[in-house]
Amino acid sequence: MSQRNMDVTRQLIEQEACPVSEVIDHVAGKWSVGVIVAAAHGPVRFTELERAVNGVSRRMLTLTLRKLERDGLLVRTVYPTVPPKVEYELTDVARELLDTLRQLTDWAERHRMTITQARATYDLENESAAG
Amino acid sequence: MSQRNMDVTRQLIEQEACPVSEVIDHVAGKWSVGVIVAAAHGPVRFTELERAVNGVSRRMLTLTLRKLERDGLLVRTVYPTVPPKVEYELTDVARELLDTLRQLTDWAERHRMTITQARATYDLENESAAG
DNA sequence: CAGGATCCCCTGTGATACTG
DNA sequence: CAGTATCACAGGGGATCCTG
Repeated sequence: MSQRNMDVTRQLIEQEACPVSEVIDHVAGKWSVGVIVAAAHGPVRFTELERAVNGVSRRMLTLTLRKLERDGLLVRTVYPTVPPKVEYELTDVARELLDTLRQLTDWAERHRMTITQARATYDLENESAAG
Repeated sequence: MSQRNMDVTRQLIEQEACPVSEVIDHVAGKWSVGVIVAAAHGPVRFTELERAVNGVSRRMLTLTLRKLERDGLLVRTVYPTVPPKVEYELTDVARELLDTLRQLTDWAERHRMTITQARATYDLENESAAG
């Protein structure tokens, strides 16, 4: 076994440094949720995702996709055509999450206004001390 | 209506700058999930949370609590005793999220190892090109 | 007990420009 | 089309020390 492999093995063991909060941070991160939900209906191309995930920049979409690929949540397939074509598809592990993430977005949409207002109220109370 | 109130109203309208992804980022953030789940069973004190949420620092716990309070997800009650006592309790809006968040943590725990391994594999493949 | 204040590094993020 | 490279800057996050 190579030194590199030993390092990786040790990482796996030591990786209580990958607690649940880390995992959640990845799958439920700002952009990840949108990407996963958008990729739910089947293989999706980069540009489709770019349009589907509201407000994401090219850069962040790329980074998010890489992260999700790394975590084994989606598979990236490159078609060596001209122009290039790349498709992203959820893995089974990711699919298990779909219901949960949809609940999350549903909740967020239901209470968006309430939260925005709560925030404004809070700011008003805590800023009025200084203003 | 005061100028300040008008400003706030305008903020509310303009606040498409508070899309769903922002809300999700708050409630499903790295520490938020742990805090919300830990506060599920009733009013919780600061130190209890500190112990319950694995790996969180004093600073981040404070910031997370403030953020959640600001969003109207939990209520902070200060008892003017010596030593001081502060309790945090979920609001109804937050309680609606509990099931979803629990599904999230369950999923994360179920697949923690799979993800860690996928990561190691990915790193090995993409690093071996350079190493 | 429950933070607040400060220092400081690192990552997240947008903007912009370039490429196979 | 699907990215990569670079810059620049705010915010995340740990460490440490201080307080009502």
